[in-house]
Amino acid sequence: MLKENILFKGLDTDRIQQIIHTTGTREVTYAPGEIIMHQGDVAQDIGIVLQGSAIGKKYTRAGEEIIASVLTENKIFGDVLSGADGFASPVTVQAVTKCTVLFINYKNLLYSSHPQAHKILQNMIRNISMKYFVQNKRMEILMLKSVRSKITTYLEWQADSKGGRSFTIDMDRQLMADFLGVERSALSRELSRMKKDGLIDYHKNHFVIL
Amino acid sequence: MLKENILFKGLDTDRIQQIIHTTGTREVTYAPGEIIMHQGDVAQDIGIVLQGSAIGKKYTRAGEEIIASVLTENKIFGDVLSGADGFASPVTVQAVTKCTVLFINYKNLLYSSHPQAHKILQNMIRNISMKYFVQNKRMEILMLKSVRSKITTYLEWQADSKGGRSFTIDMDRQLMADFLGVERSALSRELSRMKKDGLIDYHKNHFVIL
DNA sequence: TGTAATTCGTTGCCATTGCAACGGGAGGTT
DNA sequence: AACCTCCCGTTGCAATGGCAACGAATTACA
Repeated sequence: MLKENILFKGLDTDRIQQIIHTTGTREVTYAPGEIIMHQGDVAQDIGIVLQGSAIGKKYTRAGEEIIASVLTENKIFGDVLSGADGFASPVTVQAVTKCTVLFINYKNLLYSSHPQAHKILQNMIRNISMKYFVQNKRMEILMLKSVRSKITTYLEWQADSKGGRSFTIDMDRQLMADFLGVERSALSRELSRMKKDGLIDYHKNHFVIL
Repeated sequence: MLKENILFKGLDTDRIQQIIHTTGTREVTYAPGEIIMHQGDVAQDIGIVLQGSAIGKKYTRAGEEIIASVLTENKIFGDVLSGADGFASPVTVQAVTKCTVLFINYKNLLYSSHPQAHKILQNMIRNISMKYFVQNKRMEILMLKSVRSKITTYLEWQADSKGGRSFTIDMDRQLMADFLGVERSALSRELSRMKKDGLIDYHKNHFVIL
């Protein structure tokens, strides 16, 4: 399973085994609802979800909860945090189902003399960089002022990445509204206006750009 | 000078020389206004500004220009882009003054057998991760709905990172407004309201949280 | 020192959008 | 089938904030 993990891509099973055994990993199982990492923690470990699922959430100053990421099997977390070295975690990671996590110590990985560690660092750079760009795209959208421009930019982005003018997104209205930084009702209102204007067609989370 | 570069921190001059000579770097000088990298380019090189200064800018769908970063001496660019491997550059990099740039090929760096390359990758990870978090903080602010909450969150963040309730920021009003994703006039209006309400005091770009 | 240019604060106007409340429809459960 | 729950669309209201225009203040420059 780890062979498919974004962190170990390009390595064969033996090498992965080797690295896991020599860098001092640990495996922890959490009950549903249990906190895996607290907002504010300064972690040095990269976590890999082996079984179950978890979410990364964050609380604003106003106290409202925001779901920052959904961690399913074989997803990793804490990589950017470990990489930044000394930053406080902006999110709380909480088990949704019963959940087993493999922790790899980043420092040990860094100072291991494995020639394979190089490959892992490369994978880590690629992963963090890609996260950076996704965030960057979202920022570009959040900076826009009107709801319509946000929707347009978002939909064209989705069309580009899914390779067609007819596509299904993997968010419901509420998540989409959160992503665009607008009210759900305002989003619905503007979507129906755009449909009336003949710009788009949609049903639920399937969209067509006309 | 490169010893102080974020990419080479922790390495001594000899090692840096060695790496530069064996990984095939190239040095290019640009005239003021000349384009160093185009939006949409797929680059594999990390650029280091040796002399002069440049800016990274980006154009929205609406055609307005956004300054994404200011590149002074010894700053690097293209690191996230190289790291992501295959992504198109979201920004155009343009020389402001006459400008000399050292390009390092990322692939060569990856496949170099230098033990020092490891250290550079670590530095690169730290740099990209930190950029990620700064972006993350900005996103958190951009998602807020009222101008006042944006200002409050921003100022407390600055107070935290500068270690005091009285501090100077390195942006003028226009840049600050862009950063918060609001109109300059709306920002000024809300700032003066907050002063009247006794929450803050300020003059130009110096702020005090009361 | 005089002039130009840049930056910032202020204000009026009003479109946009947040907010709240409601209703309908789809899907799941007993 | 009846009921419940979740998700989405709709709408009225109020006000936030974008936009534009202007003036004051500070700086730059000659």
